[in-house]
Amino acid sequence: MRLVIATCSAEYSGRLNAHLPLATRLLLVKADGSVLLHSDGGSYKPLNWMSPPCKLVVTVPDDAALERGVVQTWAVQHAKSDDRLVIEVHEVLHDSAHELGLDPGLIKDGVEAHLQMMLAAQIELLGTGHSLVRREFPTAIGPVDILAKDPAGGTVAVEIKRRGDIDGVEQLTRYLELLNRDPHLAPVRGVFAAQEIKPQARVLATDRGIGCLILDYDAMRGVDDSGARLF
Amino acid sequence: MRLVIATCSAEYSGRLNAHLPLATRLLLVKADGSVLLHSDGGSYKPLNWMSPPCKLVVTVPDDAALERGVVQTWAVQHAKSDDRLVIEVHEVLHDSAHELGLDPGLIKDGVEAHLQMMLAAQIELLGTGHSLVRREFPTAIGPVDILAKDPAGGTVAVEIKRRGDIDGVEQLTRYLELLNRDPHLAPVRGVFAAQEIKPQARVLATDRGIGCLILDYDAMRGVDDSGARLF
DNA sequence: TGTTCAATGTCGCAA
DNA sequence: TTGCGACGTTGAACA
Repeated sequence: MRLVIATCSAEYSGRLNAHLPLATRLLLVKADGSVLLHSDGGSYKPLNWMSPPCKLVVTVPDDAALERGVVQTWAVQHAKSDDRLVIEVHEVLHDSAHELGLDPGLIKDGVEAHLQMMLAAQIELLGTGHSLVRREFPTAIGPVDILAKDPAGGTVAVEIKRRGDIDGVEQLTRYLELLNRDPHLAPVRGVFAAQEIKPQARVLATDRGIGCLILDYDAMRGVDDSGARLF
Repeated sequence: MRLVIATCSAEYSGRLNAHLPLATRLLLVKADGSVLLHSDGGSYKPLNWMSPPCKLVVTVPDDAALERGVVQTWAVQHAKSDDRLVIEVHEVLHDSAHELGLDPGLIKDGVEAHLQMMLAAQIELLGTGHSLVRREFPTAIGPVDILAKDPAGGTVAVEIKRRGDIDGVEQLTRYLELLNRDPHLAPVRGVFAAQEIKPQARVLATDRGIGCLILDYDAMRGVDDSGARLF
């Protein structure tokens, strides 16, 4: 990993064209040749970048660039597309290289897949007497998170989100429309389950006769141990 | 901006819980207090991070941590939520600080707007004899990208996306429902135009009687020169 | 390898 | 502030 602090300008062309005026920034060159251009604020997203696989070529600037005060031209070309990032370096304030080695990577806990597993294992959270049909029940427009039967023998389709907003209700609505065309399943009732449900999403769901279920992650993890901590 | 190369481990808790085993990484501390934890590969996304507004507090490790070889504990606490990132630093290999100043920011040249302009200028891509009514045709739920007339005098509503997925079809469906209530316009036919249309989106569109049109950006740009470079 | 869906999404705009 | 859609989305799982 190479760290360069420099005043520079940049041009990106590829899926869009973008220009970055002259300013002092961090140029981060990773071992795979990818380049990140960070300012001293904003979020984790760089101002501009090139993803691997790509190749960095540093050249001496041409006369016109020299005239503008450029001391180095960095051209970063993507290997598989014609995405291209050209950085004109005006002044280098810092330049250091470091050996980092491979990273073991991030271990996550508490994502949607985990909620789905736990709700399948604790299916009676839908109501006493409910039973699991299957997780990831396939349909023509994609799998339904959970399909279950209620005590009366009716079918229940469950859409699970970490954070429940309108998109999730729309998604479940499409599933319900499709599932209800199947005479073996119909009538199918919908339940929208999430750790948190936005008021608008709840209104829309209720308006469409879809039930809402808040999932308490900690409580569910307390009951169920199949999703034992990963670390 | 502060750049630290160090062997470290990290724990994030907030919207999810995540753990990062011991390895050598870049710790990037921005002027606003935000922290990025980068490995020497992957893409522009850090392994772990804390977005502003947040506060970094460096403390001397407790006895148990000292036992593990920790020399510094970095606690990064988000100001408005209980998101928290704790980094245990085992060895510091590099540490430097740099004054960058404010960044003028990125200047973009859009794509969807460009597609819209070009399709308006080449409206017969909808079929011979079509004519443009207007771009950004206003409705109660937002502007329709393009409204046109077909040779038979029928109305055509066009929704343009760079990448056509189900959301775009849903959006166009809402417009069509509304437009078809207007006796001056009805019946209104829908066309979903995109550089690329996902199979599921095409199925949904076809099922609803909405036409699909693939836009060839390069071919359109070759014909039309109204979208000259903005800088 | 391509496709589909989640994401600690982030970002920008408008009501 | 909140809602909504776009993103050079990125990333992971699965066919």
